Amino acid sequence: MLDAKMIRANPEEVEKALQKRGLGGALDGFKELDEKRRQLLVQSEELKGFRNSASQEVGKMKKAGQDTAELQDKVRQVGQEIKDLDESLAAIENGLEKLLLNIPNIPNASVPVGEDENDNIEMRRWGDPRVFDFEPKAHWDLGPDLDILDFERAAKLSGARFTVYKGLGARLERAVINFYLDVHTDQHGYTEIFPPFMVNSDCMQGTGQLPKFADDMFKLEGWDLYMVPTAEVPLTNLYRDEILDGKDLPMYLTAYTACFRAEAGSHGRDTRGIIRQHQFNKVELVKLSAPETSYEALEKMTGDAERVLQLLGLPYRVILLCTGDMGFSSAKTYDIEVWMPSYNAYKEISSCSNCEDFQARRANIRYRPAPKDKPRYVHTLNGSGVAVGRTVAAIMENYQEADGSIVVPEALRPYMGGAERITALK
RNA sequence: GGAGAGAUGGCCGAGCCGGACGAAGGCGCUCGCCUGCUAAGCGAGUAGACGGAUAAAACUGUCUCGUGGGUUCGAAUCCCACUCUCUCCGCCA
Repeated sequence: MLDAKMIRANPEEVEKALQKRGLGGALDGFKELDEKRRQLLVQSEELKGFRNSASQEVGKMKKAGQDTAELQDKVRQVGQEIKDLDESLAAIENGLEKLLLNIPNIPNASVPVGEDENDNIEMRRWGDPRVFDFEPKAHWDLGPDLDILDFERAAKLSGARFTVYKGLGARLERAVINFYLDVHTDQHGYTEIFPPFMVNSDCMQGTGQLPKFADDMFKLEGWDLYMVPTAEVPLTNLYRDEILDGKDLPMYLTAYTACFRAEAGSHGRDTRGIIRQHQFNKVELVKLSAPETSYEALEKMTGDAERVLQLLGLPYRVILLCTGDMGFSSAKTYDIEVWMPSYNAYKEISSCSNCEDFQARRANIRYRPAPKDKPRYVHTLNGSGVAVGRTVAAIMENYQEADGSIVVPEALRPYMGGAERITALK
C-alpha cells in the first residue's frame, strides 16, 4: 500500500510512476476522498472534544448537587450528530482503503521502463547449456520412463496440474528441499522457519495477494483460511503488527513450504510436466531490512539464490524485470531463469523482489532504529531460493544420459543415500 | 465436540459496585548523578495511530485497555456477538 501522505504531497509524481506500470488514472478519486475525509474528521473530532468536556462537567455538577438535565440533553443531541458524521467518515475511509489496496507499488528508479517481458534486461549468465550428442528428452518423458513421476495417477487423485513423485523421484525432490535449506541456513545466515501452510485473509492482504488476486488462490470453504501460494506470505507476516528492535535487523528468514496456486489465467501454458502445478514445493528467502540497506540486501539475496544453482551446476541467467512485468507488491525484481533443454530456453526458477515499505505498510511491520526513535516501516524482500519442482525438472533434463538415466549432481548425493544415478528398474 | 477461567502499556500486574484512567505499582529500557571498575543506590524520562498548528519543533485535538456492536451525559469498568489463550473431559498424530 502506498502512503496516503506521500500521494497527497506528490500526486503528479505518483501518477507518473504508475503510468510506467501501464496504470494511468489509478489515483482518480483519491484527492476528493482524501480531502473529504479530513474535513469530516475535523468536524467529528471537534464535537467529540465538546462531548468529553461536557461529560466531565456533568460529573462535577452532579457532585455539586446541580441540575444537569439541560446539559445532558445537549450532549445527547451532539452524540447523534457525531454518530452520523462517523458513519459518513467510515464510508469514505472504506472507499479510500479500497482504492489504495488496489494500487500496486511504485517502481524503483533503477527499473527499466517497459511493457512486458520483451523489455526486461538480461544482467548476467552463469554456466553453458550442455550440448547433447543425442536427442535429449523432456522431463515429462524421462519421469514416466524411469517410473519416478506419475502424471496419470496424479490426475486420478487430484486432476490436472498435479504430480505424483515415486521412488528416487520423491527422494530427489526431498533431497533438493533439504539441500537448499542447509545451504541457506549454514552458509547464508538465514533462520529456518516451518510455518503453517494455511493462513488467514489478514496475511494475504498484508503481502498483497488480497484483495486483488483472490482468484489465484485456494480458499478453504467455510473458513477464513487460504492455502499459502508461497512461503513469502507466512514469513513476511510473522512480524505483522509488531515494532521490531532495530538491533534485530536485518532479519533473514527461510522456509520450505508446499505452495498452492489456482492461477485461473494460466490455462494452456506449460501444460506438460511439472513446471506449472497447483501444488509445488519451494524454499523461500525473506528479509526484513532497514530502508537504507534494502537494495544491497536484494543483490545479496539474488546471489544467495544463484549460489544454489551454481552448486548444482545448472546454467542460468539473471533478468531485471521492467516496470510492466513486475509483480504487484514489488519495487524491483530480478528473475533467475534456469536452462531447460525441453524448452530450448531459460525458464523462471526464482524471483527476488524488494517491496520496500509497500508490504510493511499493509502488514504494519515497523522497527525502532534506536530506543528513543519513532517507529519506521521496514523494507521487506522475498525471493525463491529456489523453486524445488522446477529444479528437479532442470536436473532431470540437464543431467540425462543417452541411456535414459539421470546422473545425480554431486552436491545432492549425500541427500540421496549416496545414489549417483537414477536408472530404470526394468 | 462439552464444561470452566481469562485477554490491560516492551514485560509482569492493579483497577472491573461507570465520572479527571492512556491507565497505580514493579521490572525492563533511555538519559543524568554517584562510585576506582562492576553491582547497588538516587533523580528524570519512557505507547501507538490519525488530525490541527509550525520552516521544523514546542504545542494541541481525537481514537485505542483482545475485536466489533450496544446502553449512558460519560465505559478498561455494564450488556451482546465474535476471536484467541489457559485448565478439565472427549477425540486424535
